[in-house]
Amino acid sequence: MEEEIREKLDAFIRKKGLRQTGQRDEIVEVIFATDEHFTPDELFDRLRAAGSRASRATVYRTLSLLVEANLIHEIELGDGQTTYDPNFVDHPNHNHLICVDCGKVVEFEDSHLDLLNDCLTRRLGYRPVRQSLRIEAACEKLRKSGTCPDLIQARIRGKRLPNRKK
Amino acid sequence: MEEEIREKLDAFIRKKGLRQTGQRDEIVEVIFATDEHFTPDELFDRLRAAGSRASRATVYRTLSLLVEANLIHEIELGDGQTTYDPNFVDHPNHNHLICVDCGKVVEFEDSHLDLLNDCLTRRLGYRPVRQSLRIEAACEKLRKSGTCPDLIQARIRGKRLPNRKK
DNA sequence: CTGATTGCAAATGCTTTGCACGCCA
DNA sequence: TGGCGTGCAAAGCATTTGCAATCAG
Repeated sequence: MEEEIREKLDAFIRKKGLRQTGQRDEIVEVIFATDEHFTPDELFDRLRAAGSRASRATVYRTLSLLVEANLIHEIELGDGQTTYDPNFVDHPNHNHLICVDCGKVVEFEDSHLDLLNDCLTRRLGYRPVRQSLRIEAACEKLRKSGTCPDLIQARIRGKRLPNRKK
Repeated sequence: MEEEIREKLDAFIRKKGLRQTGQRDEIVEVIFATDEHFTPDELFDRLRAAGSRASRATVYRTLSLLVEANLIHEIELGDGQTTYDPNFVDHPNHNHLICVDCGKVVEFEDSHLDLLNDCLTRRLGYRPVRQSLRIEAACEKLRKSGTCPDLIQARIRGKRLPNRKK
């Protein structure tokens, strides 16, 4: 998919009369190296780890660019930072389930849901642009067994849980 | 519904060993006087207009309280502020369609959608807690007639449009 | 009385911006 | 060369917090 990304980005840059720069290349490279969600801050850390010297300002500016180019989407996880999702190129209609116990985000797709969204939107007098079902749910595994590997991981990483501002 | 609100709030306050204060009364009063969404800032203005002297800090603290008491919900409109929705007491399962043209928020309910959410959540190994379908859509009226009363209103009020930070 | 609550101002944390310099086309 | 892009530090904003004074029960 790297191919498709590069192509779309180049087309966008050309169309807008922008320029290809080292920093932008590095940022795109790092973002699409995995299919993980990320916050600007996490991205910044990954960049440093990868040897890039791009500044925070450039990271923010490039993220806006990529959103505009439709290569990544903003998603709201309710933790006070914007999270970005790089998987919409491959899966344009995916949705998110957020675990209220550990903050894990599960992506899923469902054609019934897409169809229903479409119908509902039209019935209300609108034309579908983007839909996103966001489900908050509790981990069944945790409830039954009293533990869950995702929760343990989250604690190890000191991750901010959903709806926790601090 | 005022009745039900007061009751729930009183129960919550008692259970938590909190206190009933003038500021809290005023805030609850103003919030549930209409069924409109609001940002903390808008609420603050409405309070001032209603003669309340409650401070911003108290407004924020009370909002957290009401969320915890499940009397209002936070919703993300993607404009950089948290928006609060007071309609979940009456309509626990409603969803939001956000007009990308004018930022108008349309609430709707649908039992098929609720059922589908429930199934999807369980299939993924989770227990449903909260669901929210957030649809971004374009106004059909605007497209066909070139104008839309909601858009005009939004411009008059200088409202921040979706995905506009400033 | 005693601890919860408030207001104020200061602090926070994420994100944006002004500006001078550097670099792509 | 002409701007676009970048880094830095400063500014912006929404929100939270420390603290002393105040108030409810």
